Amino acid sequence: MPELPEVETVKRGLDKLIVGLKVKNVESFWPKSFQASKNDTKEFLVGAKIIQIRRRAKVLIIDLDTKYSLVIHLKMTGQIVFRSDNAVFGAGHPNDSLVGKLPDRSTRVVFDLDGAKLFFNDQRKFGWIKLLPTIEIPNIDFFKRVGPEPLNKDFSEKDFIKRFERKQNSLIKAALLDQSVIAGVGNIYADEALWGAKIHPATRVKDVPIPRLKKLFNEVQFVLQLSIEKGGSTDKNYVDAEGKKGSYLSFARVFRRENQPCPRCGSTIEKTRVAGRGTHFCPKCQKIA
DNA sequence: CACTTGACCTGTCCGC
DNA sequence: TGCGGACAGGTCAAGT
Repeated sequence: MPELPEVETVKRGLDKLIVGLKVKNVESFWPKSFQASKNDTKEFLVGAKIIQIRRRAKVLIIDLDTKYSLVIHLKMTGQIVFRSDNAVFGAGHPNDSLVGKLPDRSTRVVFDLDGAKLFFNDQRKFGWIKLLPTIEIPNIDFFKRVGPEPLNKDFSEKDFIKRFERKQNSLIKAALLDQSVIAGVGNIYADEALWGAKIHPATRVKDVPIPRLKKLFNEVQFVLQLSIEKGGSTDKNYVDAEGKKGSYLSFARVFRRENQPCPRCGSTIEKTRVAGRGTHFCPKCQKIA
């Protein structure tokens, strides 16, 4: 699910909804979904105040005033949904939330925020929330390896090209998906950006001419930025912090558009498998090299 | 080292 | 209607 734009959208929602609230209690229904010792939970979570929300790569970080943080990875199907205790749901009271009454059968963790609740729903149970000392976060393996944020102002075209230098023999799509090259791109935006740059997903990095790599830099930034503006991509599961869908997929050029005409040349978009992932591309305007 | 496969899980869809 | 298999936005470990 959630790639950079989706996690960023959740982050912005939580900025408005939960900063300043106190955690009154937490309840977990699946061990891997919430990883924290009983003692840490009691000492550093219950009673703590939420002071700040951050995002790095596809990871969400909720900083508490106890020098601890909730570190969250939504993986494929995770949702973080805020709901006031007095919100009315169910028959006769529809709203525009994609999720209905909570908790539901995908709810793995519930945080009681004293008058509201934060639900961690995760159909496939791949996602997780860890309670960690804030200062330890940069030391976890993933953050030690992860590449730069592609939307940071100081991330240049030159930096982008340099990040691919050590991946010359990889397929370009595999390199884009590799979080140690650059952070935040997943299967949707890899396909979309490669279409924009007119690069076949199975091209070896070394066979991509530098001007195309420069184009790819622009396209990565473009699709991520556009998707943030559209509130991310909702295929099935993804919702923002208020339970609402994102609309990027109605703007997608190739992703989930197999057998439809390419918006640029009219050829039929194909779906194949590259780097172990379902891959959409236009066979006419995305030639190898 | 690069690449593939399997694992982690549940749910849905498609063909028989 | 039931059943088996493939597949789904991500990462990590192990094998080739």
